[in-house]
Amino acid sequence: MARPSRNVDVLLLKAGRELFPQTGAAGLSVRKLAERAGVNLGMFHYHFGTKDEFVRRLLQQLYDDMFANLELAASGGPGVDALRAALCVLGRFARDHASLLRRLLIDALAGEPQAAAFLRANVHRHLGVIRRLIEDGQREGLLRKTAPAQALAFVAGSIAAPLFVAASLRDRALAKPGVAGRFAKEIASDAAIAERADFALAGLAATPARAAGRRNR
Amino acid sequence: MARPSRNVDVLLLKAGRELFPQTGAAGLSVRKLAERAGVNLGMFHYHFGTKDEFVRRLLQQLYDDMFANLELAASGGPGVDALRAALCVLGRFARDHASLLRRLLIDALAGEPQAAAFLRANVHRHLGVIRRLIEDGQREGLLRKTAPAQALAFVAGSIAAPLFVAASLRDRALAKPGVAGRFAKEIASDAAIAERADFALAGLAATPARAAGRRNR
DNA sequence: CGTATAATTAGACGAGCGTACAGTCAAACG
DNA sequence: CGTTTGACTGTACGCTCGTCTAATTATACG
Repeated sequence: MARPSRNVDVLLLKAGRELFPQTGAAGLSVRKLAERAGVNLGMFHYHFGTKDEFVRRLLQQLYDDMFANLELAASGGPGVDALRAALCVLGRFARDHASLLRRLLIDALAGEPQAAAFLRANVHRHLGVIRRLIEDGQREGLLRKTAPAQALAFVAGSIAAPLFVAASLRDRALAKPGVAGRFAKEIASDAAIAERADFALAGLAATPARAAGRRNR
Repeated sequence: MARPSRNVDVLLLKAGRELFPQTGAAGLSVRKLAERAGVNLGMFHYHFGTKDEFVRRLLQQLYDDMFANLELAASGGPGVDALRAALCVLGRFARDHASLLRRLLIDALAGEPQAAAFLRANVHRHLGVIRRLIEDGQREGLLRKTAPAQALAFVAGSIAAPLFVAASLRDRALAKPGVAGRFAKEIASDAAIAERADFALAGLAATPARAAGRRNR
């Protein structure tokens, strides 16, 4: 056809992932995005049309990556093993994109339309997988019968919330650097995430303190 | 002296109190503030100099009102009565300025420097009063001996959090108007606030389920 | 009355923003 | 080869933003 593409759209989205956590959607500047990506301003309009469309694709890309992994984990293994794996996927995802996700939540709280619309459109899809796994576990008698929404809130909060706190500490130096770094490392490692998934499963287990957990440690 | 003042600064601050909850500090526009106040744009610079100074005075005014009432309540009556009164003052304040306070918290979460600086500078002063009352109650044996920070988090959360939720519902029509309106009314009345103050005191009472509460119902 | 003075007005400045568009370049194809 | 085509560039438009200044108004005082 014509000139070879440098995949400028990919570069811009990468810059977006880097800048969005600092500013939120409203604070993003297409000029700064282009500058960060080392790309001409005009390319922005060429590839994305409008800033809204860029933000939409930025968020969607983030989410689709996660969702593919989540479904993969959710379909593997029987019983609560799939749930454990799915929780680990969620945990690692929350860790790897904690700054971006935290800003997304803040945007939504603040009433930013893009963020609110995105969460409305996608969160159900994603929580639905976890909910289904929990209900499977309850049906098999491995998990206590609690209200699904309650169980959902519990596992989501127990897995993800610590990572947002860790990201807060790391990003904004609310604590002394050393302390924040150590804390973040302690609660953000793959092992720590897996451990929290076990905690959560134990908390939901049919027979308290025994049951579902401790299978693959 | 000269021309009579229309107290334009007061009008602008009033407009600020109305617009700040919708936009946060970053989203405030001095032009829209002036328009809302029915005032010439130039008056903004004449009375406040910069937007930052305006926001500073807006937040400080809000806080000073509350603090005066809080100290008054805290100094009246012995024992836990003063604590109960102070909690009611906090509750009514959180209700009457819930939208503004919620946005202030969101701004702080988002890293907005003005909001963060304001909270850093003032929250200790204000929580200090409650903390002192709690420690008094513990010293007199009327309140259980918990870590002060823990007790503080408990009472602050139990009094204020429901009001932020109510404000959210009211402001953004997250639920059907009827439902949200009824809910907000149920948890935002003076009586409901006083009841939650009693709940909180009972939760901290030295002898569970009896003690500190139920005095003035 | 006339003047000093504080309050108020209208307008302009430069900067940043999102967006748009005419032109340039290099590879692909007949 | 020449032309087509898609990727890329430079620049400009119109808007809103925070800030600032010179001129105007209306009051109070000597």
